[in-house]
Amino acid sequence: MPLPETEIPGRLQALLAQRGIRMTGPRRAILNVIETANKHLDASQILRKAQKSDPSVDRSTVYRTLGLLKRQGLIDELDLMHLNGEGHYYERKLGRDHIHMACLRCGKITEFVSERFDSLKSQLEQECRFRILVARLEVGGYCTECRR
Amino acid sequence: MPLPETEIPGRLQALLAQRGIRMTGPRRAILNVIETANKHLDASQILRKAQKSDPSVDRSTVYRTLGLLKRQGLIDELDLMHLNGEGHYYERKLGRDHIHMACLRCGKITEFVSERFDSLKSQLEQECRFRILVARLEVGGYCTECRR
DNA sequence: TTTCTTGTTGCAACTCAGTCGCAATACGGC
DNA sequence: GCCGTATTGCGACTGAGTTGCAACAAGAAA
Repeated sequence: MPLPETEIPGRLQALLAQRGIRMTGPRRAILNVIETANKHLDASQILRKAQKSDPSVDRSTVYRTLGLLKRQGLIDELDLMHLNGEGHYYERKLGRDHIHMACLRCGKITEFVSERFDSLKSQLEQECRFRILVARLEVGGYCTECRR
Repeated sequence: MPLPETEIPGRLQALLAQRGIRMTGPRRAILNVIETANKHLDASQILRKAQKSDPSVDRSTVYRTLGLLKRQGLIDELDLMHLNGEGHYYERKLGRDHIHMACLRCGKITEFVSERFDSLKSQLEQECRFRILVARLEVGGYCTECRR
């Protein structure tokens, strides 16, 4: 059950404008990379791709922009079970929260949406009286092909 | 619903011995710190505490031992939503998996065990045919006192 | 269009977690 | 007690992420 979500190009830009946040060249380049990504990217991959449309973009600007987007609740930060080092991966926050399953053998990442996940979150909100802002469920193990 | 699990002191040591893993002074000191911890500790806190019983323990030994315990499935590695920097926290793996809720305002960590979490994991195992080795659910938001 | 304020940027230097190669050491089976 | 081998401390290193600062540019207002 992979996510078939689609995203209007320039949507992130519009959302930021709408919130009165200033738009700049480097920022546009970075947002564009995140919106058009077809897999999970880490900060240095985002930097490299952003530099293709604006070579002057600096590493620190990437981190600052990612921080902004996190604070605005527009992207999620993932570990993906540290399959490749200690860094973080980012993805556009769209629709329902989903689960990330990382295969520890082949490295494949599978996404999954589940009613039961939503129900679990409601339970936390209600029984624990906890106001959820971010929920991250990551699972490590062996995927269908690798479980043998 | 905090975890009322208790741990026999020296249990980690026994488990490692049982698996034919060599026991050493530094290793004993580190295991002891992890077993007697009453909160989530990061690597540098574990180092400092371990050095109280064996001052020669080195940082790299702590990391190597944590790696060993992770590989043996005896501890879990947590981010706790990066409340304090980028480091990781460790805890003895006991009984059922539980959820960590981190309050982004006061920093309190709440643990929670839920039938629904177990049921969600079974779903992943069955419907996705994914063999789960580790499952980590971390939630960030506001706790009862801070949600206002 | 020009001016001005204020948020943003690139740069360079830094911090901090975690890793690694190596020679010295010590565990624990014999 | 001896010996092979796993483990250790050390020091140097890597790579992610942060920060202070002076230069710059977005965009509102004149």
